[in-house]
Amino acid sequence: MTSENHELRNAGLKVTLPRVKILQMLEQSDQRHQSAEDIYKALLDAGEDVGLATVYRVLTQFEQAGLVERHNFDGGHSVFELDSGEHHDHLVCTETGKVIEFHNESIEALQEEIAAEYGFDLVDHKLVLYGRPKS
Amino acid sequence: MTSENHELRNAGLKVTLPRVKILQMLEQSDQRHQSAEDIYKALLDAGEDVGLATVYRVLTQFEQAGLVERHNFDGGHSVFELDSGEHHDHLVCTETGKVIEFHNESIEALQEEIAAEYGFDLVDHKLVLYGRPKS
DNA sequence: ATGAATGCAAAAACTTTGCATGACG
DNA sequence: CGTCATGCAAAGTTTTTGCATTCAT
Repeated sequence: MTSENHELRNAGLKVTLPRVKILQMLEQSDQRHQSAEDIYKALLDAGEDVGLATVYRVLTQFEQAGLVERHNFDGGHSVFELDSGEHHDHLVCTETGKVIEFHNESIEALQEEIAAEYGFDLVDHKLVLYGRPKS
Repeated sequence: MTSENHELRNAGLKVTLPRVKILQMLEQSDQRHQSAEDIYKALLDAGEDVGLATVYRVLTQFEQAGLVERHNFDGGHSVFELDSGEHHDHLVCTETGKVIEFHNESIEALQEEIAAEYGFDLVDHKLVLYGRPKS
């Protein structure tokens, strides 16, 4: 329980009940990728009384603090995942929607090169592969 | 002028004024990536009387017909671009929002390899680089 | 005590839909 | 002419914001 408190303090965030609970939801869920609504519902199910607006505010703060990453996958809403510190990209199964995380140094390096070619410093990138299981 | 008509007919779409005008907007604009709102405003500026809802409906039809691609870049709204047939990825300037298109065979090949590693056939992918102009 | 965080509700931004009218083939 | 497309306005979604209250330090 104190581990969350330290994470929050280190991020410069006051330790409040909503923030602790939301962080726990992100850590405990078997779903690594959750929408604000997902987290909100999970909190309600757990008997916590937190507003949806607060979930959005807290997730945005977490993102700015580098605790979580926000992804804009396909349709409309954002999903959030704990920032493990290790960068990775995503492979999404077109059949099941399952998300696999991977990391490939060659691809990372190539991206830097391409950005440089066009006169840019790479600050971020999003790579999502969509694949069908080989039969 | 008839080229648009043929494109529409080939896509199985009735040739209507809004559809022709929207297609022209996509072809003529120097902005290859435009939001529905962008196109709507451009039409109004051009004195065309088209509803925003129609712009959305037509763009969705164009997408389904393979005439345009829809992208969900960071920042809420969708942008559309004519489908040139040649696959490319995007480099977005974090300062100006400007979008640069690029294609890199090595990255394409690596993606195939990675998908295969995890037992998948690559069906599609989205790669977006975010870069800050080198000073 | 004091300033920040929260909850609620209202608003904002983006997109879709229902329905009566009008246009294409 | 029949049907499909359009415009308008209203409703849906997702996310943000204003404000009075509560909470952390």
